[in-house]
Amino acid sequence: MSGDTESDSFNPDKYLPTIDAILSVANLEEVTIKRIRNALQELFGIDLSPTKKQVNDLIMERYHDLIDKRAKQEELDKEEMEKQDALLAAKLSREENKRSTKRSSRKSSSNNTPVPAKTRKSRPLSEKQINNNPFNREMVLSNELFNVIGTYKASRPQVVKLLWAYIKDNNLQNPSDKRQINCDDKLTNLFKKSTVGAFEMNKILSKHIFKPDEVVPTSYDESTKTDSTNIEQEVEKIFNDDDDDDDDDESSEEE
DNA sequence: GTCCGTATTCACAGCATGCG
DNA sequence: CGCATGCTGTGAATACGGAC
Repeated sequence: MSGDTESDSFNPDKYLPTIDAILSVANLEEVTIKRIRNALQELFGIDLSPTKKQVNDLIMERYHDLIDKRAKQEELDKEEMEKQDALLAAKLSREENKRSTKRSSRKSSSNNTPVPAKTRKSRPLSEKQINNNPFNREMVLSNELFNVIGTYKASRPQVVKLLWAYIKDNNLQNPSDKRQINCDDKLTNLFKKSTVGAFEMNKILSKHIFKPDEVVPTSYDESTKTDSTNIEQEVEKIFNDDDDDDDDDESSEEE
């Protein structure tokens, strides 16, 4: 029969889902702690003034959590958009490369005869080649690939290494033929098929790996900076708003 | 005959597994 | 143990044609 107030035992778990629900639908630029607290009082039909501080702390905690989540989500969304841009840019670039390669090969075939492969001998790598080794170059990875190996940037060999690590970790190799990989959801999304051959994997991977130059640069840093500033301002606003409100609140409640 | 320019091809690292 | 398979970009080697 102690339903009127929470003065003796404050139970945060009781209010968490409701606070989260309110915050998730509320306009964070306008919402204040006081409003949320009032909403809780109405919803639960109780007076929270004896545990006001605890309730306020709880609301602030959930608010910060939500802000963090939203910031992270925005970051992910941005990255995804970048990935989509990268994919499109890469696709266009590929098509253009193909066209130019065809053009040059057609042109050359009429002028010069190719060097027979048998005449070549193995050559040691020059210092220049070692320094500019394209195999160690960091490439930009697609979103599907990111979902599997958890990174957006890696050299091609690293990607293969990480992918095999993932396959082994999740025991996705076909026991009867270890060159066959049974795709889970993530790999199915990546390879667009339920099973894939180990060698075929590399072929498909090329569609998910892009040169950094192929990625269209965006004003990512600047916008991120703005976002974090906005978040801080929002928190500050709520605090200030709440302080003012609380003073009023306090006096009005005391009355 | 020699030199230069152009076109073409190869080797390189890295990863995995199976087969000869 | 070495090769096969698949992919990647760059630099070097090679071969040929044309100009002088």
